[in-house]
Amino acid sequence: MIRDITLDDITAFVVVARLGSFAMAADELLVTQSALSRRIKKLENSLGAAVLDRTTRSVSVSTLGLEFLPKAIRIVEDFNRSVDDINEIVKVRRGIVSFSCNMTISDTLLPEILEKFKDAHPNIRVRVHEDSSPQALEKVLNGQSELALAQFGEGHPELEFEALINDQFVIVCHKSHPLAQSKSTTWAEVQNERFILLRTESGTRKILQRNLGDRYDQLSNDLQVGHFHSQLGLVGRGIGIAAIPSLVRLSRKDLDIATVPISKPVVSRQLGIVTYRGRTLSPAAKKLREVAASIMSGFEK
Amino acid sequence: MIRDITLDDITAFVVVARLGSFAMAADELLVTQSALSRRIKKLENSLGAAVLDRTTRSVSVSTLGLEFLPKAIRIVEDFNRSVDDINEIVKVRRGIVSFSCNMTISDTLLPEILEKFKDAHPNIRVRVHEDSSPQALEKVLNGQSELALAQFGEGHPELEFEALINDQFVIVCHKSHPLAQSKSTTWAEVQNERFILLRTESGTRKILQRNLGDRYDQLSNDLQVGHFHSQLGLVGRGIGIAAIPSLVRLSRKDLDIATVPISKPVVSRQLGIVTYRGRTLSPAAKKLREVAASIMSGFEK
DNA sequence: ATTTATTAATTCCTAAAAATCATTAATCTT
DNA sequence: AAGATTAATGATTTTTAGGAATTAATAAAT
Repeated sequence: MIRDITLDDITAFVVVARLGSFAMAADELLVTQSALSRRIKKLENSLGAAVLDRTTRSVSVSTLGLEFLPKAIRIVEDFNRSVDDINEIVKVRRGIVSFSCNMTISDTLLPEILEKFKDAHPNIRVRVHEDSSPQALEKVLNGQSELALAQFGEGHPELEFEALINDQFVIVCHKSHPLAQSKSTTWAEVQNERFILLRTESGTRKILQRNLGDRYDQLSNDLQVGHFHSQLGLVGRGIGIAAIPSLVRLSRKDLDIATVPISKPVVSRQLGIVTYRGRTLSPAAKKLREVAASIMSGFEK
Repeated sequence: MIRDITLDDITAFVVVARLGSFAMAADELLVTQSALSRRIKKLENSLGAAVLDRTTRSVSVSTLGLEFLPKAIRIVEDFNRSVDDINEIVKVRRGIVSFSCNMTISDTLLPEILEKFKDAHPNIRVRVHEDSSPQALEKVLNGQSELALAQFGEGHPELEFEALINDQFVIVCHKSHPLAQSKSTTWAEVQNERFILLRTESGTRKILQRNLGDRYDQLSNDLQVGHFHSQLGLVGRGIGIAAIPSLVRLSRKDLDIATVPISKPVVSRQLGIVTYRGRTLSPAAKKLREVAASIMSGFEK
């Protein structure tokens, strides 16, 4: 008794049992009656006993068949339901996507990303983790997030990064500040301004440090805050100026702040999408990635 | 996306997911690694997305695969359990058999039949319906009983009858009765004896009536009882004699009763196994039938 | 850095399984 | 008794699955 019973065989039995006819069942199953006849024969052969009693004129379920039928129905239905479920997920009509997002993006582009994604896939549950970029990368590594919208930094060999935003540092100052009139400036020009800096641990600050070298050490260092928000708040009150990635500016449109490009050198950070190398994204995550990519790459200034 | 997913495909996925290796899974599934590789590919093709992430060196379950895996495991396990269950039934190691048995047989041969059957198939549940023969046939017709050990009588076109016992009518009388010494007798010889008869409705009485014709009407008719048991009881007390099928005699071995064959004519009834024509018996019923047949056909006198 | 070993994928080929078409056998209906 | 209907069967074709050998990729060892 080798178990070469297939789902088709069981389905055949279920349908014949329901319709009480090989011909009708064959019709429903889109096979010929002879093929169906053989399928049932094979099934019975494998089981070792008849499940259908048939004359040349009629079909009925045998006692053993009555025992098997509910099990058979359950198998077939469970199978179909499971495959349907997976198909719903594949077609991004059901499912869940879990991803990380760094502060800047969650403050600025995330609403648009979520809105567009939800419009296209209203039944997908979305779980956003608002993390710092290193935390975001960590969550991708340990599987808590399928992807991250973040800064890659030194990255990680297991992770893959698609850069989408080249986020240049700009100077922000109060509109009344002399600099506010300038079309652009340089690090040399602003070196005597009162700078509001982020704390030393901050990844963003490290970028400045690495890119400015000596010039960095000459920036005023008497006002340190923890977040871009605080920086902007202080700048908005004219307490000082700050160097921030230009994307950050979007998070506080309410303030009387001017934005001035700065060069020599141009400093920038890369924002983009981080995924686990070689791990296939869920269909929902794939879609989210597309949406995020289109919005992030479409972002100007 | 035609749904040509087979159980083998799903099983393949489950095993690869568990072992994390195509080669090892192929080993367990007794196929080559290349065959397995194709099965997974086919499954993924049908589902429309990858369930396994693989490099040439390692395998892991994708996010979608994680979603599918528990369903897949359930499908495979449920299938195996169901087929195992049916196989237990086919092998008569589990199951139930429901059958009818007329009074005579339940009084005489049934214990032996049940004992032998239970010895061979201790885990099969047995449900005996003790019916009159016509009731027994009715239960086979309406499916309450898979078979009947009974007298077929006029029978029924939907039913099938295998005659096993040719149960001849004999005269029973008290051991002190003159007839008790005879090796045999005839209906003519006993026609003036005091007969204890069954009630007119009785099927057994009808057999006598049909076979004896005129002679029947001349039998004394002043003592009618409902059951063979009562007949034997009265005969055991010397109150009269009776004509009973010889099998019935076995049910009361305690009484001082002599049995005398009677001829001219020999009257007999056929006892045997009744089944529904064209309906396959359950494996347990098939076995019970065998046991009953061997005991019934082995019955002497 | 180069070699070796390991692993999944692929190619080519063969074997087995399943399907179809046409026909047959049985039996129900008229 | 004839015709219609239904499941089974035989012969053939089509499809699918499987195996052996090879390839491609990459991790481990030297």
